[in-house]
Amino acid sequence: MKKLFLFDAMALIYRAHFAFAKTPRISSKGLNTSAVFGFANTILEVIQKEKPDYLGVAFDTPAPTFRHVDFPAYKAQRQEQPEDITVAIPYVKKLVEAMDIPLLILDGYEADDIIGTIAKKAVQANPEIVVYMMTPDKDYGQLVEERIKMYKPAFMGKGVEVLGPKEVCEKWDIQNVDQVIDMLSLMGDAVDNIPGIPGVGEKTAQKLIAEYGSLENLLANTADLKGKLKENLENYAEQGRMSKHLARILCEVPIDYQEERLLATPAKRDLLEPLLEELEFRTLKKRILGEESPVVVTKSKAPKVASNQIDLFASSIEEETGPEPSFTNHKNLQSTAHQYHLVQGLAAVKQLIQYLTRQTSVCFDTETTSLLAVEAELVGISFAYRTGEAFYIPFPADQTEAKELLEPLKEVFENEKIQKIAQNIKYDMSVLANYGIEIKGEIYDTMLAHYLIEPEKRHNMDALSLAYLNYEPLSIEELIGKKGAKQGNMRDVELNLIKEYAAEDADITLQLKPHLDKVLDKNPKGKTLLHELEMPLTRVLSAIEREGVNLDIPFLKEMSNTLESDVKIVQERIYELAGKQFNIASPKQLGEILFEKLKLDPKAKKTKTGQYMTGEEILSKMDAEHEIASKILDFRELQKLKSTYVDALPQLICAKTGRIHTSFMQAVTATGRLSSKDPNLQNIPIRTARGREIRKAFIPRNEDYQILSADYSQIELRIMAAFSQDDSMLDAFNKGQDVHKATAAKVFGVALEDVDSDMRRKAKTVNFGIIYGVSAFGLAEQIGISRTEAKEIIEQYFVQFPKVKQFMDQSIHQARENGYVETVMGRRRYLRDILSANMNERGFAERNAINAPIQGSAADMIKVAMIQVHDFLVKEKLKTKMILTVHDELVFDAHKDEISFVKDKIDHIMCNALDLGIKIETGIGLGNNWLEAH
DNA sequence: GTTCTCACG
DNA sequence: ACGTACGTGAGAACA
Repeated sequence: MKKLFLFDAMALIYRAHFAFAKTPRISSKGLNTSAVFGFANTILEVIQKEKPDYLGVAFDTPAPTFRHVDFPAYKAQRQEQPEDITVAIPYVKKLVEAMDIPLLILDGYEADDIIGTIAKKAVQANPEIVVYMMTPDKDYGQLVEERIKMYKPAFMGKGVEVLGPKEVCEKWDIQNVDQVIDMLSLMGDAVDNIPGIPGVGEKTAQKLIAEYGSLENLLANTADLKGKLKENLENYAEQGRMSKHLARILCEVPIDYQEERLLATPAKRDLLEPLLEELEFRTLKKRILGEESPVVVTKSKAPKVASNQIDLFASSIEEETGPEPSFTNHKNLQSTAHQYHLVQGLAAVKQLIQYLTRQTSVCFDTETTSLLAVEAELVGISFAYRTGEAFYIPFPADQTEAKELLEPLKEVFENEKIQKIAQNIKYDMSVLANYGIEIKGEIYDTMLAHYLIEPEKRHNMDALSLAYLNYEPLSIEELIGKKGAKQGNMRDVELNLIKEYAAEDADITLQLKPHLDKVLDKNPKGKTLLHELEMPLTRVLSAIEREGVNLDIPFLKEMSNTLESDVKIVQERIYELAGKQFNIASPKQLGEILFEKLKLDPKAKKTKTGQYMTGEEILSKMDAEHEIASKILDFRELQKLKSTYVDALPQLICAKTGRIHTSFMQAVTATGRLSSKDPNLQNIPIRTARGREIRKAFIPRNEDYQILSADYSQIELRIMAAFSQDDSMLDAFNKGQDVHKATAAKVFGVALEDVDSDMRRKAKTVNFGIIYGVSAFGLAEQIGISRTEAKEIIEQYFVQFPKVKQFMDQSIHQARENGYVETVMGRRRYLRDILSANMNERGFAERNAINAPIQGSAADMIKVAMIQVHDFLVKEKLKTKMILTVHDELVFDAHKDEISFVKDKIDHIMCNALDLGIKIETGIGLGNNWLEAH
C-alpha cells in the first residue's frame, strides 16, 4: 500500500499558534515563529515517521466560497486573524515550496473541500493507495472511509491518533460517517459559525441521530417529539438545513488528480537552508539537512492507533439532589417566659458568683466598646446557667473601677471545674485577657460546634437561633445602629435595653448547646474535632492575635514614597501611550481605551456585565502587541502594593501595643483552613521581587529576637500520596526526591536526569492541578499548551500514578454515597451538588470532593502542630512566641538564646503532628525579618 | 452592595 | 451546551 498525506495548512497553523500562545518562539528579529515552527515540526515528524509516498498541502484562500455566498454570516463571528498568523503564512508557503511539496490552492474553495476531492479521487484512481488527512478538525470525519483516514498529529512524542470509519463512528457515537454532517447540522460549530439548532448539543444530537438517522428524517417526524426541543426543531428547521449544507465538505472541486505531481521528492536544499536559517530553526535544520535524503520513499508499516481518550469526569448521574436536611425540633422562645436580671454593684455580683460557682457549666457573653479585641473595653458581662434565666452585670467606664468589679469574677472564669460556653469565645477570651483574666477549664464555642456540623453555613448567633430555636433574637442594630460611621457606642445604650440584649445572648447560646451536641453526637469524629482540636486551638489563636507582630514603620514610610513617585512615572507614560488622561484603576475606562481607542485585540470575551476583561492574564498576552499593556501591569502592581500593604498596614498598628493584631477566623472556610483579616496577614506578597520587599517590614520585637519561619514542604501533595498510597509517589517522597522532577520523568517518559526545567515546571503545575481536581482545560490554560496536549499529559499522569486516579474516583464515589467527604480527622464537607444534573454544579462538587479532604487534612495537621508547639512554648516558659500562621507555615518571634532548642522542637512537632504513613518534611529559616527567614 | 482585580497558600 | 482547577480577604470603582 502507498500512503498519500494531505495537510490542512491553516488548521495546523492555528493549532501550532495557540499551542505556543503562552511561550511563543520569537526570533532575534522579533518575529513570532511559533506557527511556522509548529507546522514544520508536524510535517517533518510525519515524513520521518510515516515515510509517505505522496504529499500535498492544502490552503484556504481569501476569496469567498459557496458557503459565504449561501450564508453571509459564515465564519463572520470568527475573531480576526492574529497578526502572528498573517505573518506566518508566507513563511509556511515558502517552507512547503522548499520541501518540494505541491501546494493545493483554488479560489472559492476551502482546504477541506480540496482535500476531500483529492482524497476521493485518489482512492478511486489507485487501489493501492491509502489517504491520510492531516488535520485537527473534526469535520473531516464525514470523509473517512476504508482507505481514507484522519490523522491527528500529537505533541510531546506521544502516540498520534489515526481515525478510520470505526473510530469516527465511535467518537461521535453514530452509525456511519455521513452522519457527521447531520450531527454538525444539529449541534452547530462555533468555530465555523455553523448555527445548528438552538438548545441542541452533542448529547441531544446523538440521541436524535441514533433514532432518526438523518436531519431530514428527523425534521419530517418532529410530531413524535415534545416540548422545547420540538419547538426549536420546527422553528429552526431551515437553519438546520442550511447548517447541513454548510457542514458538508464538497468533494466535487474542479481539480484534476495528478498522482505523479504529489509524489514525495527530496527537499530543495538551496531554498530550505537559507529559510531555516532566517527562521532560526537550528535544531530543525540539523534534523532535516543532516540527512542526505529527508524524504525517503519506502514501504512502511501502518500507523498505530491511539487509544480512545478518557473523559475525566464523565458521569451518568441525572437525578436531582434531595432536599436539604433541616432541623425540625423547634421551640418558640417568644412564648417562653424568661427572667433577665440586672446585677449591679459588688455585693450583687458576689451573690451571683455564689450561684455560678455551684455550676459545672456556665454560659457567658461580653459587651464591649469595640470589635477589635485588643482595643475593646468591657461594658458588661451576661451569664446564664439555666434556660430562660440570665444575668447582666454592667461595668463602669472607669477602667480601674471596672477591674475591681471584675476581680471577684476570676473565681468563675479561672475555675477549672466550670465549663465555659460562649458564642465566638475567642473574642471574649481576648477581652478578658486584657484585664488579666485567663479562662481556665473546658471551653465550648457554639459557633465552632456549628462550624464542624455545617462548615459552609453561617455560624453567627442569629442564624443559629433561627435554625435551631426558631427564634429571632434582638438585633445589635436595634441597639447601636448599623455598622459604619454612624454606629453608636455600646456605652450609650440604655441599661434595661442592653440588659435584655446581653442576657438574651447568653440565654440563647446556652440553649443552643444541647441542640448542637445532639447533632454532633451522631458524628463522634466531629465531636472529637471540636473538643480536641478547635477548642484548644482557640486559646492558641487568641494568644497569637494578642501577641501581634512588630512592623518597621520608617521602612514602610520610605517604601511608600518610592512607590508614589514610581506610580506617577508609570501613570504619565500610560497617559502618553493612550493619548489622553483617564482613570487607570477603572476597568471600564481602561477597557475603552485599550480596545476601542487603541483597537487592541481583546483576546477574550467580555465579562458577564458586558465589560472588557483587563485582568493580568489578558494584559500579559498583549504586552508584545503594545507597550501600554506592560505599563498597566506595572501600574497595577505598584498601586496594589501601596494601597493594600505599604499604606494600609501602618494604619492598623494598635496604639496600645504598637504592634499589628490580625484576627484569625476559625469558622469561615469550607475546608477547615483558617483565614486572617483586619489585616489579612496571609496574603503578604512574596511572588514578585518588588512585592517581596514588604516582608522586610515584618521584624522581631527587638535586637534580642529573630524571625523564625517553619513551613511544611509539599504538604498537600504528601497527603495526596498518603491517601492514595500510590507506590511511585510514596517512593519519591520517602526517598527524599524532588517530587515535581520525579513526576516529570514519569509523565514525559524520560530518565530523572533528563528532566529539563520546562518539563519540571509543567509537572509541578500538573501536581497542583491534581490536588484541585484537574480538567484538561484548566491545565492547558495554566501552562499555555493546547487542550489536547493537556489531556494527553493528564492521561499519562494517570497511567503512571494509577492509584492517584483511583483515589480521585473514590473521593467522588464517597461523596455520592454519603453526601459528604472528610479529612483524616473526620472534618466533613457536604457536597449537595454531587448528584446535580447540572454539569457545572456537579463538576464543581466533584472537584471539591477531591480537594477538600486534601486541603482540609493539611489544615488539621498544622492545627495539631500549633496546639502542641504553643503548649511546649508555654510549659517551658519560653520567650519565643508564635506570631503568625499561613496555611502551611508558622512564624515565630524567637529569642536568640532559645533558637537552637526551639528550632528542633518545632520541626519535630510539625513533622509528627499526624502520622499518615508518609515522611513529612519542613523548611526552617531564620532572619532579621520575615523575608530573610524564608 | 456588587463587580473587578489581585495578593497569598 | 455550558464553563472549567482548590481555598481565602481587601481596595477601588460603580451602581
